[in-house]
Amino acid sequence: MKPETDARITDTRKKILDLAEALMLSRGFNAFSYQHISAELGVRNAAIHYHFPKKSDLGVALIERYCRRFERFTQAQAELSPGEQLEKYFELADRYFGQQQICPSGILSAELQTLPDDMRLQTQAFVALMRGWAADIVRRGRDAGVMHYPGTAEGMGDVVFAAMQGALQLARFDQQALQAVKLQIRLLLGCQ
Amino acid sequence: MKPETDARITDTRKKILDLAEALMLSRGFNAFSYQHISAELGVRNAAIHYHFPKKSDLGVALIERYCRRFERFTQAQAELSPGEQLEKYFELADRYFGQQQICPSGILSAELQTLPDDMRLQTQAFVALMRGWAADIVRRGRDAGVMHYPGTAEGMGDVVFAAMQGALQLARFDQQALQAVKLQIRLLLGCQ
DNA sequence: GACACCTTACTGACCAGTAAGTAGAGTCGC
DNA sequence: GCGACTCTACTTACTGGTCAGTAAGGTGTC
Repeated sequence: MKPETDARITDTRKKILDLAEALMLSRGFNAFSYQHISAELGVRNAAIHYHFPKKSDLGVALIERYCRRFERFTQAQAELSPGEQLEKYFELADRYFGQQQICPSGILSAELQTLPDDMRLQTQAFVALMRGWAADIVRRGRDAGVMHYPGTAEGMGDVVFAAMQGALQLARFDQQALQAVKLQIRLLLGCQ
Repeated sequence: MKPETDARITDTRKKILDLAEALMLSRGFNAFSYQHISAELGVRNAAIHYHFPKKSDLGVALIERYCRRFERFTQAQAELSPGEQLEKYFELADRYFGQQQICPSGILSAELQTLPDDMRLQTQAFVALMRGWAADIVRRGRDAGVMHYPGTAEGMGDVVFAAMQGALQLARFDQQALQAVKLQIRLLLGCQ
C-alpha cells in the first residue's frame, strides 16, 4: 500500500524537471528539446516521454513546481520586515543572474504566443503570484512607514516586478545593470 | 546609370523585413520560420534565402534597421522637452502593445543564449542605444528641474527602461499593467 | 503476474540551407 | 535595331538534420 503522501517523485522525474528548468531559464522553452535532457541524463528520449508524454506536460509541471516553490518561499519569509523581504526578492534575482538565467516569468511571457494553452494558463497564475507578492511587500512597507512612494502599492509593485524582470534581461549585456536597478529601487522606495 | 543613392531596396526585401519583424516581436526569433514569411508573401522559401541567405542575416538586418529607425526617432524628438520625450518613449511601448507585441530588446535578450554571434553583437548595440536614451531623458529632466529622483541618471534610466520592457511582457497577461507602470514612472519622476 | 520504468525502433512534420535552372529587363557592341 | 551577354529576382527540387511523439517489447520488483 502506498503511503498517503503520494508525493513520492522518482529520481529520474526530478532530474528531468531540474534539467528542464535550467534549460528553460537559459535557452527558453521552445529552444530546448527532449534530446538535450536525455543526453545529459544518460537515458533515451522515450524515457522522458514516459514521465511527460507531451512537452507541454513537462512545461506545466515546471511552472506548477515554481508556484509551489514560490509559495513556500513567501511563507518562509512571512515574518521578515518588508525591507528584508525586498532583499530576499533581490537575492532570488541574484541567484538567477549567477547562473546566466533570467526569471521564469520573463522567458515565459516573451514566448507566450507560442506556448500551448495549458502552459499559458499556468504561467498566468504564476505571474499573478509574483506580482501579488511585490505589491504586498511595498504595501506593507508603506504601512510600516519604512517605504515611501507616490501612487498605489499595486502600481509600485508592478514597477518593482517589471523592472527586476527587465533588469535580469539587461544584465545579459551588462553585468552591472542588475546591481544598478536594485540600488535604484531601494532609493526610490526610500529604504536604506 | 544608377542614381548615386544605392539605397534602393526591392519591394520583396522590404516586405520580408516587415513580416519578419512582426513575427519576431510576437513569436520570437527562434519561433518563426521562412515558411511563415514565404506563405504570407506568396513566394517560395528560396526567394527569402536569396535576399537573406542565412536566417541570422535576416536577424542582423532586422536589428540594424531598428538601430537606424531608433536613431532617426530620437533625432526627431531632440527638440522636445524631457517630459514630452518620456511620453514619446511611452507611445512607442503603446504601439507595440496594440499589436500584441513586446519590445525588440525584450525578446532578443530573452532568447540571447540561442542567437548566433552576429545577432548577439547587434542586439548589444541596440540595447545600448535604448538604455542611453532613457538615461538621457531623465538626466535632462533633472537638469531642467522637471524630474526629481534619487541616485544617478543612469540608474534611473535603467529602471525606466527595464520597467517598460518588463511591463510590455506583463501586459500580455493584464491589459492594465502597461498603463499602471507608465503612471507609476511618471509619479516616481515627479512629472505630472 | 501486475506494475513501474525503462528500451529499441520508428513515423511524419518541419526546419535551414543549397544547387541548378529560368524569365525578364537592361546593357553593350556593331 | 538586333543578337549576345549579364544581372536580378526568383523558381523547382532536393538534402540532411532535428523535432515531438508513438508502439511494442524487455526487465526487475513487489
